[in-house]
Amino acid sequence: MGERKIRNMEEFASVSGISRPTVSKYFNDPTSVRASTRARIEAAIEQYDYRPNIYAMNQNRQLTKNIGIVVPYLADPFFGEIVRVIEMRCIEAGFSPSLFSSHGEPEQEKDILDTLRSLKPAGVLLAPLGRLSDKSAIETFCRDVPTVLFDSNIDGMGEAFVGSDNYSFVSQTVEYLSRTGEPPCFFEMKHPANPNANKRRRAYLDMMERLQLEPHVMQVDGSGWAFEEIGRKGAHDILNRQALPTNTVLCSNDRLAIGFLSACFEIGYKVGRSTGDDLRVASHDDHPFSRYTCPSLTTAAHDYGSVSGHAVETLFRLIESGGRFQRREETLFSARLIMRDSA
Amino acid sequence: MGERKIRNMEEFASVSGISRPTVSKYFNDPTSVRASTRARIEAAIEQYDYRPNIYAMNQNRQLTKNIGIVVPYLADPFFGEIVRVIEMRCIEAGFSPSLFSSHGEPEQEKDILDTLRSLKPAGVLLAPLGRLSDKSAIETFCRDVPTVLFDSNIDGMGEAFVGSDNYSFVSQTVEYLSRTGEPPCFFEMKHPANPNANKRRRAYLDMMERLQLEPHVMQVDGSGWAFEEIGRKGAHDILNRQALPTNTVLCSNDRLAIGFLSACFEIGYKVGRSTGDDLRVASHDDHPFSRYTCPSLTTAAHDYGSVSGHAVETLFRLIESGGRFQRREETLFSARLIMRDSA
DNA sequence: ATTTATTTTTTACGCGCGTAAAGATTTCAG
DNA sequence: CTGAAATCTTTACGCGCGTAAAAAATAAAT
Repeated sequence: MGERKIRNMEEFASVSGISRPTVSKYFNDPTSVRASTRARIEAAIEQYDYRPNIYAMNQNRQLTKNIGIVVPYLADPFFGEIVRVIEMRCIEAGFSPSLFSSHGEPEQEKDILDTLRSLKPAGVLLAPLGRLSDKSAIETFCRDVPTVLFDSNIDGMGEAFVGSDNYSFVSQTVEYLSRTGEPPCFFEMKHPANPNANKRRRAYLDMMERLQLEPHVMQVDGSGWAFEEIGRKGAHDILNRQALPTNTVLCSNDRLAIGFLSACFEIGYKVGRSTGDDLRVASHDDHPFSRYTCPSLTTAAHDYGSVSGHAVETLFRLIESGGRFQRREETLFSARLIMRDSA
Repeated sequence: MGERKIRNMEEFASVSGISRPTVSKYFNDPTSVRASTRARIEAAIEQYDYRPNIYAMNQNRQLTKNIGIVVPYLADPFFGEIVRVIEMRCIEAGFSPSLFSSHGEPEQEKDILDTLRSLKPAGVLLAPLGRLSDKSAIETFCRDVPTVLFDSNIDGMGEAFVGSDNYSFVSQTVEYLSRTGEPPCFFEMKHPANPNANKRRRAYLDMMERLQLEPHVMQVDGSGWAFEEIGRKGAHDILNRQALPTNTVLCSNDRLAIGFLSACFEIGYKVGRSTGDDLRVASHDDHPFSRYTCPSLTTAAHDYGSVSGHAVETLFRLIESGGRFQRREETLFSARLIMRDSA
């Protein structure tokens, strides 16, 4: 530890008794050198605490070891959890993840893509804003940088999409709700930013038709990413007008449901599936907070682990394939019904 | 737009009719060149869509334009919101923020500091894990990189700390609760990871002594960052044992309170400040979800905007001062009582 | 118009590392 | 032990830009 600080790879190579090109090769891919050489280098790294200058490394390399991760809204703990898994796997595979959040702003998303382009990443995992995304900006970006979309699909963009099967969410909740009580009406935002919302509405309509039940879609106003407040206000409005066509409400997503339940509590509606309860409420996503609503929220859960795991794995395959797939891949994971107390 | 792609600054300089050193100067600081020159360069940037290679730029620059942001736990929407404000201001000031989350893991935090060091950032905003942080790793890091701590203070580390005044939180809630009903007992984790928790307990004890009231501290088991579940389990335990010394509970933070309220609902305790309610519950932080608990949570709010704004401003000053302050700065912002329905 | 201060151009070198090519060395199968 | 294959060393160049220094051009002040 008492050794003086190594200034560059040249110096490091000389003190470790190995030629610089071999050291360089090692840092590009530790498995590309003989095991004995690798051991010597790693011993020297330990001893001298040397780390190559990442800027000089990336300057000439055609492909960096960076991976970009873009999420639409970090204040949603759902994405916090996804990011955790993704980052972990990137690091395990020897990549450096760079995390960005659009914070719900299309302008931000565009700027992030610009920034990412100049980072020359080996690949990017992009969860787009959805309806508000600048489609052409994303399209251009995907042509330059190997990209896997996740969470929200945008038709044809990127080399692959990995997400959850919205039909699987809705079919399970609708089936369960209509089997155990009154068939559900569907509660959602009028102009959802997220394309999954549209898929869920269609799945609801389809399921209701299959079951030969009459569908009711309740659409509430509101824009932005403050879903809870939109759900709460919308619920107040509907409940005060007594405009609910059934005693069972299926919310498009958990954050709306959280607001809905909060309104029910404020008004004094009892939510649950016991006798004496006024209303059943269920939803989709298994948001981290959904366990702690009052009552706890019956919902359909993303397969978090599989989605993030497969997204990363797909990106690695894409990188190894040189950034292009023969044809765009789409992988959807099924939901799992989470029975709690609200329905 | 039909122009062919510019490959480097040399080419860009020649097509824009300006010498390369001047162009380089411009990219270092646009205000350092004459206004007319700046206009010509910016017109050319627009026309040719040129962006300098960030790796080559940062290689030789003594100081990059990067700013590191480290948060302890991204799945907490509190930090999502803070990050949004911080990133915005960094970008406005011409810096590139790099976001990292320790995800509650001390090992991760250490790795992030290593990564950050090699990013050679102009400065770092660090919200440490707290008790579990590797203090010596952070200390070493702060010697190498100009760092401002925020959210959680660690004595003497970094050049400055910006956060909330825990005493201000607790004094307001305790004062309010004891003025309007039974004095509160204090509900917290036995081994809190976050140093703010300790400060809040001490503030509670101090306030109770001042008011000549008997303090009661209820400590529940549990480790990790799943505060809601720890709060819920702890509440179940305490409520089932009827071990609550008063009808008023002050939780150390909102996430514990969210779990506490969920347990109350499950057991059938009515929480609120109306006649007929069994229990009053209040807390601290004004977590984004605290508005949507049942009942909505009376709490004390961080001055989010001031904390994040002042943290960024302090870092900018630190950078301009060459990375060192005469003496360590500590800035604490007062809390604001948020009256809702739970107490 | 002349002087002075400011800005830009010209020229040139260096940063830390990637990488190519040719020769030397080591490893391992037979 | 021999020879081929794999790996390493030596040498050398280039990447895109920062930046220093001196000369030239421009702007501001007298």
